Amino acid sequence: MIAAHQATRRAAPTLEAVASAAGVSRSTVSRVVNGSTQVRPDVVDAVNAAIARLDYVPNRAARSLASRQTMAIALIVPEEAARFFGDPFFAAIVHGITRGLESSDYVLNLQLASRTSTSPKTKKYLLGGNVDGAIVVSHHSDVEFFSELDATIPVVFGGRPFHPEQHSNYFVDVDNAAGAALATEYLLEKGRSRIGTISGPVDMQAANDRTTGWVSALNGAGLPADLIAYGDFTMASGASAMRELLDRDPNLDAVFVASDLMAMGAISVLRERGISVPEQVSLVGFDDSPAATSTDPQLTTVHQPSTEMGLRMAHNLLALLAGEEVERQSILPTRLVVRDSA
Amino acid sequence: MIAAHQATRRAAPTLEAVASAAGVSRSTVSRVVNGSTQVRPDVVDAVNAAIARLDYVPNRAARSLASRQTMAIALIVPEEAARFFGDPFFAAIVHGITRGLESSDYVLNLQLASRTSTSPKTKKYLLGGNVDGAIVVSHHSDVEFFSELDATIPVVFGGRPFHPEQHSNYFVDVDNAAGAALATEYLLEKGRSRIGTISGPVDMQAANDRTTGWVSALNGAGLPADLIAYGDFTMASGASAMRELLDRDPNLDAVFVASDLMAMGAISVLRERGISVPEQVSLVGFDDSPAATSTDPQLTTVHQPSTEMGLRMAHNLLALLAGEEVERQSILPTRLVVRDSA
DNA sequence: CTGAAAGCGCTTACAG
DNA sequence: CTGAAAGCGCTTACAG
Repeated sequence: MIAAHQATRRAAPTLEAVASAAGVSRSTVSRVVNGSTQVRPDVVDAVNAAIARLDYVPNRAARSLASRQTMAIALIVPEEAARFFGDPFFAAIVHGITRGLESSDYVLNLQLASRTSTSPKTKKYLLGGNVDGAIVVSHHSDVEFFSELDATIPVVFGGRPFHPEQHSNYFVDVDNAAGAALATEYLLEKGRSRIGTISGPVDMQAANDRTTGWVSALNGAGLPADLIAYGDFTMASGASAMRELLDRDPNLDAVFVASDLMAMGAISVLRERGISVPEQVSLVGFDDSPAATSTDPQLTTVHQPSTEMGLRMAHNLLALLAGEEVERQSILPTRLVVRDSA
Repeated sequence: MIAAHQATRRAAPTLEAVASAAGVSRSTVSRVVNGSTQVRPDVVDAVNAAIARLDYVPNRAARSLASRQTMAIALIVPEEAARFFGDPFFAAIVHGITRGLESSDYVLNLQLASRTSTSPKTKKYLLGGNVDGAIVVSHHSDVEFFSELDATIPVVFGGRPFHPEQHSNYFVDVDNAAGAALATEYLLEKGRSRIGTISGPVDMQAANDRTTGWVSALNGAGLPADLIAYGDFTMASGASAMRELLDRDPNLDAVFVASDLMAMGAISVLRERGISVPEQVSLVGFDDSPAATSTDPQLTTVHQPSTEMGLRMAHNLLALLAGEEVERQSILPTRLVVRDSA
């Protein structure tokens, strides 16, 4: 059986064909395709006309082979992020990355990596000269491999690295501590005095940084920062953390929750117990994800510019690949989005 | 400034190097690398030893150029799916796809496509011989382009196509109607007699199919299928659809909700109104996503084998690329997961 | 500003 | 079962 696509496939026009159609050499066509300024304007036009007429698309493989660039970038995503998170935040970052790359000639190769280790095949692929650079989304713990990768090709990470030895890496992040402080100070301004927090996993830098921000805001106000419970960024964990906080201090009047999803869980517990939000207990989340507007009351939360983070990651990698100087740490600002929960 | 990675980069060993190390010709090394059975076993061993010793990784560009295969597959994701859905279902499918491809030599190129149209650049890339095949996740409406693509290279779609003219496409889906019928029949068995449904957008085939299943189960029981409200698969839309249903018929005693997320919204409305679940109103969702276990009560829902769907999409495309015969429609089974909401 | 020529690292008939 | 040779479609010094 011959599939339809096989029957209709035609040989694509080559540089050679364009050259003879335009009456110039292949070198000249190549220069035009690559945007050289060293070609006479009328020749450029003639070549472009031929390209358009023949519907010429350069062969990437040939180009890569000759130029020794793959024109490919690896997008390395920890499997968990893709799988369990199914996270709007992550989705927005990827969206930003693709947008940041779309004006370039680079193509994005998706690589899921398990959190604890990277497969030998993936390692070989990444280290074997198959991509010109890489973007690593989210935290990761296969430190040795990523260090090796970073020493081989330009790599931009999403999120401040957890391990101090990686602090020389290029990364894009948000100022988590500042965002958390912002949220906590807002609660303080609203007259709240017994402010707890629901934090994320201690092995995630972002979670720690948010806790730090909460602590510093409380300390700045001369208040103790002792009411902390831990979740894992899921709704269910937010609910049980909220129960714990309530049991530990019934006088609690506000909570800074380190993610919107956990805040959703917390709100449901508050409602269960007949505690009104924001009257009795005010709540501020973190992310400003779609979840923030699907709760009742809607969440006051710290906005992360997730798409912009992806864009910046792409831009920084592109700059690195172009040999330009790039700031190692790109810290994007957060802002408080006031809705109804505080 | 010379970046670290530039300083340490070394020329990768070539086929040539392996050949001379093993004392054979390049042809022979190529055969071994490509798993030919026409090479003497001891020669195979010698070559593999040289490959291991030199840490040889074939150059993809050269291989592509010579073999006229790109060894790349496009993963085309409607932007909305990636962005708004941030959907665990989608995430699981992608996970399945990458797993299905990991034993192959194909690499996955991520392409976000807007729902209404595909950018000229993306079209050129996809049509221009840069990938050997494509996987299109989720529904899509740029029918003309996808038909053209399908006529050019092998394509596997996720989800039954909405447009009849695309019925010749290869696709992987779940039997949405059967799953919905399963859910509705379960509700019937539980003695429910006034069963409504919260459906998804009418321009999504999966939503329509689920409604069809609900209708047929009710009709099979001699019951009218007239209590239907529409959402868009988000939590908020599930909540308002639930309100609508309740307002239209206060005697309603069960609802088949076409997605877990909408079921979450429905549950919150039921709770708001003091209606107990499952005692007064039973609820069955669809997806069996993480959301299903984060509600209170936990959701009885129709399980979709999302990771398996991704795996199947990958396998089918691989088979197509290998020139094998593949069934055009792969319909995977659903099953009811009974928890607490019904 | 332009062209001829070499070369990028593989695969693949073709001989043997 | 193995090798010599041509060729895949580009880029890139090198001359001019």
